[in-house]
Amino acid sequence: MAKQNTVFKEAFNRCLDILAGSDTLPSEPELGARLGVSRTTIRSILARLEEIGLLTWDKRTKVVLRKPVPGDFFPDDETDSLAEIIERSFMRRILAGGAQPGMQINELELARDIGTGTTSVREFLIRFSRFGLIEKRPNSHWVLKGFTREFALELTEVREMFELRSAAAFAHLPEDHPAWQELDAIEAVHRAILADIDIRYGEFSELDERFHLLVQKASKNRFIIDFYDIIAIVFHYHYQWNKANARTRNANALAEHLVYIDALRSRDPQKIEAACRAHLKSARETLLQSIN
Amino acid sequence: MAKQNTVFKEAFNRCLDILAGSDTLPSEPELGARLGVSRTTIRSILARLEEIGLLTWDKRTKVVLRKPVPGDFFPDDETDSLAEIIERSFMRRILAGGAQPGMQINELELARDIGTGTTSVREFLIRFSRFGLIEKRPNSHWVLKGFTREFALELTEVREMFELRSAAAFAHLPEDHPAWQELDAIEAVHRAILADIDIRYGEFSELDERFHLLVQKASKNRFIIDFYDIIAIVFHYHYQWNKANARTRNANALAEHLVYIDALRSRDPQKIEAACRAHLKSARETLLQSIN
DNA sequence: ATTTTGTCTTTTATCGACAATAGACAGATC
DNA sequence: GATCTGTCTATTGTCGATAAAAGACAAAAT
Repeated sequence: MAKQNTVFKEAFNRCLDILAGSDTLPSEPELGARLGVSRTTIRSILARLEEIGLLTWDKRTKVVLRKPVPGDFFPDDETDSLAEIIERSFMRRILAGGAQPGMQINELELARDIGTGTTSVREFLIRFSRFGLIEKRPNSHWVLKGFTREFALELTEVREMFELRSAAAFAHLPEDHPAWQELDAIEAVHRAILADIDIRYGEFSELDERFHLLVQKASKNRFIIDFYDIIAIVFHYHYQWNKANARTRNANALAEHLVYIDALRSRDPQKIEAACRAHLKSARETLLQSIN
Repeated sequence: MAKQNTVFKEAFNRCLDILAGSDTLPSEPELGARLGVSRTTIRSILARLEEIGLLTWDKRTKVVLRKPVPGDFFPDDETDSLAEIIERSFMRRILAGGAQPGMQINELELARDIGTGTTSVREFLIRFSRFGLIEKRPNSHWVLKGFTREFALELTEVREMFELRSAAAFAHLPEDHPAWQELDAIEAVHRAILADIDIRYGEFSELDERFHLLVQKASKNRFIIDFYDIIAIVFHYHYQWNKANARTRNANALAEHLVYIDALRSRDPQKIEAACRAHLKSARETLLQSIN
């Protein structure tokens, strides 16, 4: 098959959620805007909703016939885009499975392993190469440089440079900049998780990304903001496969974030720098510990 | 056709240069190492050399029959890899041709324009996207963000951060590190070009890249070094299509480099920082002038 | 005992094809 | 007059196929 209809399936599932809370559905363009897909996809969704008896659809009238049941949803593993599947498989191989630095990466083998065409794997590797973990030998294979101590140190060196600058810039955002509200919202989630840390510590990973990305955005520099992708992906998989002491680690990081947030609000450069440095230092140590 | 044999043609041309200065050719593996290609390609080259009567080839004996003439070489436009062709076409479109920021980029149209398949264009765009000049809308087109003033400012901001750090690190390289010799060699070329500036000012572009890359390498950080690719490509095309006052600009930059080199050799952090800042400042201004 | 060559297999780079998805436009509906 | 729908076209994402190039291995030559 040429293309998996994962966009359709994923949007369909989200549409079931909308449908669950309403007796009727809005116009095609509005649905499209809400789900972030084109009208073509919306019409496929509506057609299927009608087909499985969830909806009567005639032009503008879209009447919900019954609430969706679990069986109406497409299974989760059919809604992931190919790029996501490839990324996960690949990261599992190189982060979780003990892949040696210097190892050759074979496009064809990877593709067969994942059950996909070579083109998609190739494009993934090209995209992924900017993370500095692999390198191409032209007309030949890719080389795995590995998730090594050096990698982590180089990564965090740049991260610290960038984040210190972004944090300093944050203090100069105008009073009415939406970032301040977002900061309030993020703080609230921090407190909520901390209050219920034994249960909710797993939510930290996502919150961490949200917070740091907000800070980096204050730099208004695309290179600094884009670089955060690398941090995010490394930490994302790092959290996912390295759960030792997760509760304690995350509780500490949450506390550090709160100090950091407080410093940002104070707009005091010294206070910001100190809080930022302190947090980045412990983040680096956490990362390094997971390597050796 | 599935693949152009540009590797063969390009290596063949370089082999003619080797052949011009010798009566015989070395072993296949050695030739391969010298030209940076596999033995398979070497054997194709040898076969063709024999075919056009430049060589008798029987196992180890490879006797040159005559000197190559211009007609023996493959034409230049057949030796560029597809990736190079695509890059040039694309850069001409967006830097030379007045492409508007926000413009959509169409893979199919680009491919037809360049006379190539869509896959290659696609892969190029993915690779190129890390330069921050284009952005992908998933399942839809690419958007040209444009070579704008903001782009130049964001680029130079990071460049300055990185280069100041690299320059500082340079001072700490051990006495016997090869970088010091390379620095001497680079300085010598500077002086040679300056002594003959009216004729040789065009050689500055390449030298500039060589010098700054050497400095960045002192950081020993792959992200810093890789970032220099972006600088290099931007300045490369910038020099190529913006020749106004090139002689004066390059003469100034050469002089600044000499001060900078001298500072590096002194290992005095303050002197280094001052020289580095001064040069980066004027480099930034030069770049900005070419935009508005 | 290396190094070189002959032969064969594997892998990459590139193409064209096709389903999924986006998007354009005119006519219909509020 | 604005928004919505029906219909049609254009573009992207993915695949399998194929020539170019890399590379493995054993036999041959130094």
